[in-house]
Amino acid sequence: MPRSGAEARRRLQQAALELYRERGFDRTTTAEIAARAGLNERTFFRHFPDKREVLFDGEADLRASLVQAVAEAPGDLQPLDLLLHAFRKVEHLLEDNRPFAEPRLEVIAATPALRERDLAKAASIAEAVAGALRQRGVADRSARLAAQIGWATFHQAAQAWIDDPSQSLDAHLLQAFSDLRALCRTP
Amino acid sequence: MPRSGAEARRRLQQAALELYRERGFDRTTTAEIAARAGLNERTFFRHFPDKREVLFDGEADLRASLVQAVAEAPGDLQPLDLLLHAFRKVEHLLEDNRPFAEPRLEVIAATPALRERDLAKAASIAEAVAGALRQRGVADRSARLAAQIGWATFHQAAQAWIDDPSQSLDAHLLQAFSDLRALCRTP
DNA sequence: TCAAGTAGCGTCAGTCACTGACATATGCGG
DNA sequence: CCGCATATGTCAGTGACTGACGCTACTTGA
Repeated sequence: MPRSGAEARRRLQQAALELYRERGFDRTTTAEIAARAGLNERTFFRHFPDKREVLFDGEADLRASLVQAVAEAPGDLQPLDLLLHAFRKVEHLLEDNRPFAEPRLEVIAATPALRERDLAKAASIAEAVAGALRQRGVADRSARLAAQIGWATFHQAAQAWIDDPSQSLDAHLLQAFSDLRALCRTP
Repeated sequence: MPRSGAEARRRLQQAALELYRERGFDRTTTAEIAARAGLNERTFFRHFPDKREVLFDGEADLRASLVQAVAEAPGDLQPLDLLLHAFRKVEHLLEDNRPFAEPRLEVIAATPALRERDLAKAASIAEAVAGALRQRGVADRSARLAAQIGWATFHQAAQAWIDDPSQSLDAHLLQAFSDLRALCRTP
């Protein structure tokens, strides 16, 4: 068996995704994942802190890119426009990854335990974005609220993009932010 | 030991909250919770499906009350005003229960595993609220977006209420929705 | 009042996620 | 070829959670 480390990590992720799809998350043991990857159960837990985390690896990249995009955005934007600008800068991370991410999203949607983790990751990203907003002088509560609202809108756009691939993610994103503005408008 | 069932359930919740605060969630075993409640570990799992759920009992009530409040709100309100109206109708569920709600929210905020469950409950409630909005004729995407945004705002108000009890939850709620309006305003 | 049914509980054995301690193997620079 | 760091294997253990079975208190109906 290769001794690379990063290679083993990739094999574990692949084996886990396969088994979660074949038998379901609950009927898959960590020992089985490790076995399919040609490794030991103990090694699985050296690469991933728990059975769920094996499917959540790109999250750190997305968060870092978003934080950077917020930090580097033009200075004259107000929070929600700033967030829209930042989301448009990172949407390629999703669009480039679509064929690989689709089975993963299916498994997550079908497994409560994985959906919980997914929500936690989303909250973590929103928190990081709020921090980036604060760095730009946005007041604490406004920053938290804007980050959560912005992420919810982004998430809505991503979901619409999965359901309807005929339009680009960018188009869905603009549509979602337009919906958001319309919601907040007081007639 | 009393044989009531509902009484045992309450003792388990109380014991769990106390122990999670004293030792932390991770250093508390389900056997300890049961022992403090004068019960057996097996009985704990007859009342609650897992170690986290013992702190999430009122969620079903809150969800049902929110859905009802949305359904019964005046007919001429915009989605966000409608949600604010509904939240004000159910905030007494938190204010009346503050001695239990406050330490509970503190423990949840301090424990990643409980935060995950909290986020899952929030998503479930938001989904139900979105359904109630749809029943009132709000378009599907707007309903989902409004429910998530509204809940995020409500949650922010509840957090502020915990951090600063000098003002009522209602005041914090109005403040949070005012912040939301300000965020969406385009100058 | 008592027999029978039922709901809540206890006990036991077992699976599986996860962890610490220690041993072993692999690939590196010297 | 030799130490050394890193990746992995082995073992024993804890604790969450489950199924099966038996016990006990409370209720119900004759």
